[in-house]
Amino acid sequence: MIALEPPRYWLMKSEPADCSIDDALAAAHATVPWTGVRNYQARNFMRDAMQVGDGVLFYHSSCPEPGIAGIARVASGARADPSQFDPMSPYFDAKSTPAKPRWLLLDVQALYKTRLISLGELRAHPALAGMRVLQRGNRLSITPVQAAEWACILRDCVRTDVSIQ
DNA sequence: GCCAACGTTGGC
DNA sequence: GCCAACGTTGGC
Repeated sequence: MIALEPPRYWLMKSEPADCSIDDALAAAHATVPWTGVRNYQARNFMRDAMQVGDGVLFYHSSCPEPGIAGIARVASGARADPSQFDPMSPYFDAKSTPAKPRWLLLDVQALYKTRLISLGELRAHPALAGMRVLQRGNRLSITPVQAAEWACILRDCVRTDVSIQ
């Protein structure tokens, strides 16, 4: 007997100067490798919990208008992030080896762009008060999103004429 | 650019 | 294992 897992949802931060929702949509198959995660908690989410088809809130950070900018989905399992082996990369990690890679990435497929749902708007929504990304001092670049939070955001804030397959 | 908050490092 | 120092994140 196979237990039916509930759907999973995530919020993933990207600096738009680096990879915006437009950049992701313009990529081949609208899919980008989520490179550069250098935090163990975020890595463990990719390694242990995230699965193909999980919903993703594509969040723009470190920019003039931080907030949710699009909807995406997890498009692959986790694998070694090649940038950790590249001495020219800002994400280079001298202590990592191909035999025992320390850092992982997975593919994220952008589905559509939304209007910018700002941090302020998220904070103003009582149903979203528990969101990890809104908690004081939060720095995680990948955070789980509750099904109710996901539904609230898609219902209230986002166009609904396209759905995740 | 500031700075609060947090994660990591490394000496002990 | 403790913890101070340091580096990074990320909103403002």
